[in-house]
Amino acid sequence: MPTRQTRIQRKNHIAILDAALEVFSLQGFRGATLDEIANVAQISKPNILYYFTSKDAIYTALLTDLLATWLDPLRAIDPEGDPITEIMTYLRCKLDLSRDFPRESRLFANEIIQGAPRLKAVLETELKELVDDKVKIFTIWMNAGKIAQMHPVHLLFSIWSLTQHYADFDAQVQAVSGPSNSPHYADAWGFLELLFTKLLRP
Amino acid sequence: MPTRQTRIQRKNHIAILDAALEVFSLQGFRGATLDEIANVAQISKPNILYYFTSKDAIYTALLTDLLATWLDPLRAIDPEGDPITEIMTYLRCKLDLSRDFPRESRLFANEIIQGAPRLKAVLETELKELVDDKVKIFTIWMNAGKIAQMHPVHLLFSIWSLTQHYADFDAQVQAVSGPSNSPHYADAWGFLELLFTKLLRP
DNA sequence: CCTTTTTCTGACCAACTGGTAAAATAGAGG
DNA sequence: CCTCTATTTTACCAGTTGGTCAGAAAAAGG
Repeated sequence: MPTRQTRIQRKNHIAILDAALEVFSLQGFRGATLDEIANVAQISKPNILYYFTSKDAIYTALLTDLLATWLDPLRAIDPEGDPITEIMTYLRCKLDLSRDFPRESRLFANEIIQGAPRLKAVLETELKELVDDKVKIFTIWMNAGKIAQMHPVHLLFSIWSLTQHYADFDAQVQAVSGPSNSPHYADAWGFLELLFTKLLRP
Repeated sequence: MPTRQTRIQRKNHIAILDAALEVFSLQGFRGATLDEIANVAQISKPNILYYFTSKDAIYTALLTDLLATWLDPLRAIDPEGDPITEIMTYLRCKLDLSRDFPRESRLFANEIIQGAPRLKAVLETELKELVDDKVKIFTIWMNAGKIAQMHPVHLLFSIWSLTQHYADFDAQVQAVSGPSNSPHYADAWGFLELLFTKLLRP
């Protein structure tokens, strides 16, 4: 029974989750502290624990929210659509997510690097099923000669790694190619479009 | 004056750095604890601080060692060599590093995700110079029609992200495509070879 | 205005953190 | 065997950590 929340509850929930995202995405679960989250959120530590039962609960809430956003574009790949368009749209969508939600991307990256202790179960069921489903579609497209023949799972890996790289390794990207905000992403899109056009063409 | 180390010093240095790599690569700097490193290394905490002045010193030692190993293959790209062969060799080398030294890859990833607080300076000087140098070579190759025209910096990014992905996101790779050790890498190589062959061909 | 519920705070706690000091032990050289 | 140095341990410390609790302060409801 999720009773309607009050205005204050909504405001503080959002403030806490936003601050927690900031801190967790930079420090990982163990490296983050409630004190720092409290600082960023401008809410006292006991008050944070009034809204969430524990540090763990905040982290889990963030991860759960995140996973949906992350997988939706993959779900959207339509077996009836034009193969190249479908894949390029997914690619574009993932790159936009990296640009617009870099903290979410880093939070996810931190969790996976650390062995995905809290996500392993979901990845092995929900994500795996989804991937299996899309892999089947890719395979059909390949056999029909709509896209080039290749290992379909690694095609997915390549989309994930190439797009998330710009959010997760932003510090390196900026160190190498100068500190600007969006030009990277314009160039990145140009490059990725070329790459996948060549890769997918049968 | 680095005087010759005793047998015991060598042994303990190695044990400590190895344990620290294990822990830091999974938890990041802040998330790691000396107690856990001590546990893994089977050496008491004060004894660890007899060999290294601080937690920070261990971490910095690891990062410094790492950077050299990481950049050597990039340095090895030869402007006189055959363009496609040179790039494919670099790609292969980076993939092998991911397979053989996943902890080092994750340590680096953790540092960068956290904003590269201790590496930023080196990245902006040493790495940037090296990248600028290689970018020039790539550009010459492109203008000579030896490889296809593309954004040379993003070509490098793509090599880095595609290869490191298999080490850094191993938990996800295994969750999706089953827990085996090497088959992933054989498939990965097949896929990447195809991808870059198509991408680089003028 | 008063009551009831929600929100918030200050004081506190036990466990853990990185790090220190001194003394105990082990090794090497003679 | 003795001496000197290198190594290791025990006991400890001050600061931080996630979390609790009783009560204060606001809001909300009437």
